[in-house]
Amino acid sequence: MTANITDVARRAGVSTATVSRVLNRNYPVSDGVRQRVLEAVRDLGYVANAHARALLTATSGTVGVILHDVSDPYFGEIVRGIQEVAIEEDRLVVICSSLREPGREITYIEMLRAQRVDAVIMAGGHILDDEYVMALREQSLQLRSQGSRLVLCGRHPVRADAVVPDNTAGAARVVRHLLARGHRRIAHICGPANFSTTQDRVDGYLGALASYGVEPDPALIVTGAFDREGGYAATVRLLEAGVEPTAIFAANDLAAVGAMARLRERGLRVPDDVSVVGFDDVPVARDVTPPLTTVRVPLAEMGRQSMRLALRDAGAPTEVVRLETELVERGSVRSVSQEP
Amino acid sequence: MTANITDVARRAGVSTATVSRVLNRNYPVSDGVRQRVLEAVRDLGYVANAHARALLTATSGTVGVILHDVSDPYFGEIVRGIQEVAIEEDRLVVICSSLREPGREITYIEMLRAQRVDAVIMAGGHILDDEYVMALREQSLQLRSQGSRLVLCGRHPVRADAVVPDNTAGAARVVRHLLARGHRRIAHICGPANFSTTQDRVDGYLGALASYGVEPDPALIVTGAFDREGGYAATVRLLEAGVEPTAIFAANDLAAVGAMARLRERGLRVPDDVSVVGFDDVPVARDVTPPLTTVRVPLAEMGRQSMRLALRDAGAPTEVVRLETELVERGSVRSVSQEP
DNA sequence: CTGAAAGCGCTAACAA
DNA sequence: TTGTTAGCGCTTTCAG
Repeated sequence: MTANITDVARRAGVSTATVSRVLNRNYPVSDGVRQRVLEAVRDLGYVANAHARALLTATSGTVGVILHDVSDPYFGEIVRGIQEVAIEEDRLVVICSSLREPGREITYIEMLRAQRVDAVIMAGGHILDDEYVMALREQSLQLRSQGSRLVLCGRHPVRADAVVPDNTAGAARVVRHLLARGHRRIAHICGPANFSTTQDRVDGYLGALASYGVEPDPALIVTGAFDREGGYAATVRLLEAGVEPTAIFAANDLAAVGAMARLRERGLRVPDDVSVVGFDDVPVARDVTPPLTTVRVPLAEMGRQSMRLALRDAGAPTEVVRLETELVERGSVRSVSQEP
Repeated sequence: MTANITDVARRAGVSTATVSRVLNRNYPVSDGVRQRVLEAVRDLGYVANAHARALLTATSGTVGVILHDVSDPYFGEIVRGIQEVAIEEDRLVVICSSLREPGREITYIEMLRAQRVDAVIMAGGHILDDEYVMALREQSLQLRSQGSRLVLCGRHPVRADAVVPDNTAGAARVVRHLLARGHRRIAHICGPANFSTTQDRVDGYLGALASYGVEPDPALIVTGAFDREGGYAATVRLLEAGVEPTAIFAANDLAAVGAMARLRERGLRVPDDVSVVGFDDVPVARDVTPPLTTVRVPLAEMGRQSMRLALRDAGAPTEVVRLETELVERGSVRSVSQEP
């Protein structure tokens, strides 16, 4: 059905080796023969079978990416960076959505190992679970022994190449920003429990509070999710609990947007009644009203760097790239006068 | 380096055929032998080489997706739908970002053909260019003869499977919404010239105007792009031209958001001074202030349906799925009284 | 129920 | 400069 190299060889009246040489243009071939081969290729619409080639060369020119959900702008930006490098380096990218199921992540690594991908990039935070981390370590080792590698983008629970933003410092930075403006009752809508990113940002929150000598109030910490719904629902609970925060630090921008939506529904103005800050600086942050003060995480750059790590030689030593975050002040924070 | 089936066979003391049978569990194998094989597999961390398998079976279990840019929520939503079905059907998805370069799209199809993907899904609009369309037709044919297929998601310039929303009707619908509210000077920020989606939506705009007997004013149509910057820049020009529209219909939501940003900068209130409507109903639409009135395009559903078409048997006849769009009224449109 | 062997499509020695 | 040939790792007859 599909033309193969033998068909092309026959049509051009040459051997398959010659066809291969013309196509890979890494060997001298006479002009006349080259023309005939190229013509046969065109006539037959021939495209060399990448699997046969991968079988010989033991490399696929493909990189696998495992993430939670492409429609989340956090991952969308990371993937954009990855694709930029993929184009430059002429690689194919297989994207796998785990939908936050740790089991599926491991299954995907195995599928990607079967594909003999040049590397696997795992983006986003991970579940804080011993069994899961052990499985991950095991897979990382297997990838290495295949001449491939695991690159962690945004987390770093096992020894592997990694690109990590400083979540904790970023969180501390934005919470201190709030504290410096007089806020003391700062609520935190955190991500799902047992998530590394959740933990990192909670740590930053707690650290900032401590540095100002503010006692954390458990009632001010509510578990949400890294999406709009989660932020919304958490804010519903926060408001019902009557804890009256003067500011809310959401685990990420989407949750902050959800929080703002709920605040608005309840007639609370941002930032006049409640200040709100997010994390990540995804595109939506500057288009909500008021524009969201947040922490910029260089997502596309994380993607680019991950891809660069992924594409190094199999022998290259493990490397960890740490990226700075940056406070971006917009309009969702107001100063409050401190009461005694 | 990497363990292969022979290593497993040797370790389990059986033949490679038996290992294959255990792994594919489609043949009777005695329990004792199965145990030994499974154990060897585990010990060696063996994962069958997908390329060797693909070479035999001539199918890869992989679907290719070509789109403009993953970080654009339009594509993010489509891919989400695609991935949902990919998980259900246990397929891998290769995502290729063309960055709107038609040449790269064709190159990608060839790379995907080389991978013997089960199907190629091309998402988003296409360039209105004869040469390009011919190349596409050629590739579609080649895919067919490989037992694969081309699925078009959001466009339909060549005979192939397709999932298409009614862009023209949707555009007409939202512009009539504006007309019904008394607007007569309705600007249109359109997408890049020679883009099918641009054309479709302009057609709808013009059709709606005609149905109300309103003469289109060329000065009210400005070329932008399908992103925030494009909407912003187009609005700068629109405002400088002094054409004073009472409403703006942007080619998509991102452009609408850019338009709103510029309007705000110039002290123009939405919708009090100018009404704004978008297209697509991507997540950001409901989070801007005021929330954007727009046309909902069932993006995730388009992705799902595309994947369903993609996964049918090679013999299945070409099918075109048409999807309805829907006006979603939010807060960015105000009625105006008509002056004589 | 299990093994031997052919061959999928290609590339890379090795010859000529 | 070109052809011949031996596999890459796997599945699948065909025997046993």
